[in-house]
This record gives sequence, structure tokens and C-alpha cells, in this order.
Amino acid sequence: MEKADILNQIQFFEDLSGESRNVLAGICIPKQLKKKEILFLEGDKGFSVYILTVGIIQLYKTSPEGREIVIKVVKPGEMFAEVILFEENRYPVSAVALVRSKLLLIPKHQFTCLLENEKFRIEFIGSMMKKMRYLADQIKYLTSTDVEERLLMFLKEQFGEFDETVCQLSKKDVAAAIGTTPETLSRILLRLKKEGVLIWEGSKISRNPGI
Amino acid sequence: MEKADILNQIQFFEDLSGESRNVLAGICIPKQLKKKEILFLEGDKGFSVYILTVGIIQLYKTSPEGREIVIKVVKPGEMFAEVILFEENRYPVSAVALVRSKLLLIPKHQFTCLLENEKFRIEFIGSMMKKMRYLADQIKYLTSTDVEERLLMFLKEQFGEFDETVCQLSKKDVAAAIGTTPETLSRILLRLKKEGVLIWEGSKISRNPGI
DNA sequence: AGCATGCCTTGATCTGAATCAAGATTCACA
DNA sequence: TGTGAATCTTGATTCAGATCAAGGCATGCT
Repeated sequence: MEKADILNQIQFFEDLSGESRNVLAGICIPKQLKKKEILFLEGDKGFSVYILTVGIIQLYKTSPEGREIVIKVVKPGEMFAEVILFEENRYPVSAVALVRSKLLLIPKHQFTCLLENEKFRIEFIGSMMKKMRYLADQIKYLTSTDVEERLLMFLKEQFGEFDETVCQLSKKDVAAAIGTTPETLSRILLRLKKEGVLIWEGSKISRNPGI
Repeated sequence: MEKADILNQIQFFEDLSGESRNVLAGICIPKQLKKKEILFLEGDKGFSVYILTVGIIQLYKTSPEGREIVIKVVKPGEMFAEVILFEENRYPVSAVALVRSKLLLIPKHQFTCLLENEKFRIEFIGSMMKKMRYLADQIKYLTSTDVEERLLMFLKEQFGEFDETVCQLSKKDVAAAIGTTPETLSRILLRLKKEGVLIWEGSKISRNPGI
């Protein structure tokens, strides 16, 4: 597939004029990551912004005791690591591919030039605002909501309203994403299954639409 | 004090050219808030961005059960509510003055014009990046750190490295800011006092510099 | 000044979820 | 295709911190 075609499918660029999109297509560098491959580590110097096209990327921080704190699970179509564009040029989080992934890399310098374009700029700032809202929501959910509800919210965020879906993520990774342990997740899934709310077997998750 | 003088002291604008600062001074509208006065509520339509010059503003969300989840405690010199500039124009959080406060209001439309200026724009995007880092850090601290450490981090953030300081905030507000209850905070303060680490009496907080 | 409302403390109890432990199952890879 | 390493499950135990309760102190208001 042509890069320009890929870009056409990325939500972030859908409002971009065809011309800008072509410019961008000339700039992007495609990149692949194997499962568990690390893209960058917290504290690394960074000179590029990424757009995920296929797969799943986990952004996380490491606590002093070595625990991984998941900040966000990136879905295809999302941009990440824009934080290095200004101020500091060190990544504030680490990024790892949870499954085989494809992404586009945009060098920092080139990206900065794109911001000259007003339309692009507004889109870009808008997407950052969206991310700020997302982070504020995360704080709310992590501090005021129990694990069961966090799980249901996470599934909704990842798969929308579904009756049945395929989940590429391991339960361990989902546990981390919602800020709990695999044991606790396992117990909650058992309960939800008994209650007939949700069944997660293998990679298939099905939900009782009546509830 | 002249508005331009106030602006001179705001960190966010320190790199701004004198000219832009004068423009901005012409635009800003000063505003005062009494203690406990609400500036806006989550979901309100908003058409302005604020800069706090004096006092303390708490940004919070309300959980379904009515609990207040503090997202950030704003200090003088900081800008907030920029999230309404693009995309949606509803505030994603509520804002209340924890003490008597003074702020400057910048109408959305005028602010957008300022972004035409490249220097201003870069500064602005930089400040948003900083805020994103802050929120990611919050997620980390809230999920991986115990209440005692969160208290010490909060005090450091508010007052820097100090031996003695005056805290305008009530203990109740500090408890909310670090995501705990007044009871728990009270117990932790008792322990820290016994251990000789920290004494908080009335509005004075003193810390043992030897530790 | 006097009352009330909210703030702070201390104690007792409860609880959701982490941790520890030990199998069972699945997966990756040589 | 077999084996070691992850992942997943289930049980027992522990623990930090919330909740409930009640008394003492401020603080503001009329």
C-alpha cells in the first residue's frame, strides 16, 4: 500500500488537504516492530513523532520498584510521542509493541515545519487537547472506580459497543492497562462469567447484549 | 499594578516579546474570586482561557457518587482551561478558588489570534506538552505510590525545597489533592511528627532539613 | 456573645485488591 | 515435536487505606 493511501486512513489526517497529505507522505518513514519490541525508553533522546497504523503500542512508565505503570494503550490511527516536539527532547514514557505493529515515523524537524500550515496546526493542537482530556479522565477512573468498571471502560474504549470481538491483547497486558494484577483480573472475569455478563475465552470476548 | 506589569511576572509570557505582551495586556480582563467561589463547572460552555496571578485554583472532576477527584492544583503564573480552545468548547473539569484569587481572562477568539505569532505558538504548545507530562506523572504517582510519598511530592511541588513554609490550603483540600481522605492524612501527619520528619501546625509547615 | 456549621483528630471496623504460593495450561522456539 | 518459559487460574493471607462514628476546636454569621 502506498504511504499516501495509509495516511488517508488515519483519522488524524482526514481533514488535511490532499496537498499537505502528499507532503507528509513524502516525509514519513515506515517502520515495523515485532511483538515485545521496544520502540523507545523513558529518558531516551527522541527526534521523531510516530503514527501507529497497525498493531498495538503500550506507553508506560517504570516505578522505582520496577513495576510498569501503563499510561496509555495506543490504537491504530493515533499519533504519539509528540511530547518531544518542544521543550525537552526526551521521551517521558517508554513505548513497547504488544503485538506485531506497523508505524510511520516523522522526523521532529519536518513535523515542526508542517505546523506552519494553519489547518494542520489547529488539527494538531486539537489532538493534543483530546489527549489531555483523556489523561484527566484516566486520573478520574484510576482513583474513583473499581477494577471491574475499569475493565468495562477499557473494553469499550478499545472495541466500542460490541457483542463479540477478538482481543489481540493478553490478559496480563489488559490487567496492566487497567492498573491491576493478572490474579485480580482473572477473578473478576470468573465472576462476570458466572453472572453471564462477559465471557472471554482464548482471544474471543463476548458480551451479553441484554445487560 | 498595571496589567502589563502583571504579565511580565507570569512565567508563561516571560519569553514573549514586549510587543506581544502589550497586545496581550490589552486583551486580558482581570477577575477576582472569593474563597470557595466556582469559576466554571465541568460541562459548562467556555469561551475563555485563564491565567492565575494570585491565589489557588483547584481543577476537579466529580465522580458519579459525588466525590471530588482533584486533577490539578493551579499555582500563580499558570494558565488553565486552554482545553476549550479547539475541538469542543466545554470545560472537561470544574474550577474552584480554594482561597481568594485573582486571575486574567483571555477570550478564546483573541487567544486564537495570538497563535498566529510563531514564537507565542511554540511557547504555548510547549506549555501544553509540559502539562501532558504532568498528567502522565500524576497517573504514575496515584497508582504506584503510597499516600505518605504523595504528600511529600505534593508539598515539594507546591513549596519547593523548604525548611519552613506557610500553607494557605486546608488539610481537607490537601487530602483531596493527593487523592486521600482527611482521616488518613491526619494519621500520616501524626506519624511524621512523631518521626520528626514534618510538623504542620496551623498554617505553618516545617520540615527537618536533616532528613 | 452565642450558635451553628464546617474542620480536624482519634478510635474501631471493614474491605478491595495486592501479595504469596502452587498448579494447570498454553506458547515459543530450537 | 518436545521442553522450558511464560501465562493463566485458584486459594490463602495480608494490608493500606476507606468508612463509620464521635468528640473537640475553630470560624464565621446574625
